[in-house]
Amino acid sequence: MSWTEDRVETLKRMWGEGQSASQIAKELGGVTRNAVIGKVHRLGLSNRAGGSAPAAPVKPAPAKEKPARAEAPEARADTPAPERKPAEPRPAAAAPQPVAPAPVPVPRKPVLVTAGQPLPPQPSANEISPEALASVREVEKTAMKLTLMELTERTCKWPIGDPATQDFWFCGLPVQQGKPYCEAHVSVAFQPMSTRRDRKR
DNA sequence: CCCTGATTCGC
DNA sequence: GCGAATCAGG
Repeated sequence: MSWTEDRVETLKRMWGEGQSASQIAKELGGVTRNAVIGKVHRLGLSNRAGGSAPAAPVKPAPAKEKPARAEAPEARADTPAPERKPAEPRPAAAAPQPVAPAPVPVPRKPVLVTAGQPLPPQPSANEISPEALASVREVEKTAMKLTLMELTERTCKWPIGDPATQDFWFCGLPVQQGKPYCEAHVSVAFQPMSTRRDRKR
């Protein structure tokens, strides 16, 4: 694949929309995210701040100063070993992670903190679309059925079955990034807010 | 582990 | 110019 004009255009558009390099690469097809990033740089639009404000993913503006980078090692023609990798020491900081034992994730509506984002059209409060329910049922058929101990940070922690019996396990499918549940469960867990009555206390 | 963009450099 | 490999970070 080559960077034809419309491919470049698509690249520019999507990059401008704040799409990630991998998303763009997937859209274009035939290229990897690396190719996309490389192109983005060569086009000189790595800094998305150019003209229009990005939808939301605004870069924290690292204000990184990278003026005259001490370039260097010339004479690679003679240099016998131009290798530029002196074996990184990498102390592997990994501290003994406490591994929080997943605080029994009760499938209740969590507090929605969507800031300013316009919520998508919701059916009627407290209702879950049939599609979502169907999806969940399907997904649960293929659940990994993990035990509490088997859960990791990237396994869906949605409980299935009756905790009081042996007929209980956790979904265990790959979680949606950042979320505690897989896609299907996220869809039913993260409700906009039901008309639940406020519990006074 | 998944993902992100940034950079280098042989091609 | 291209992009895999790598780096650096979330």
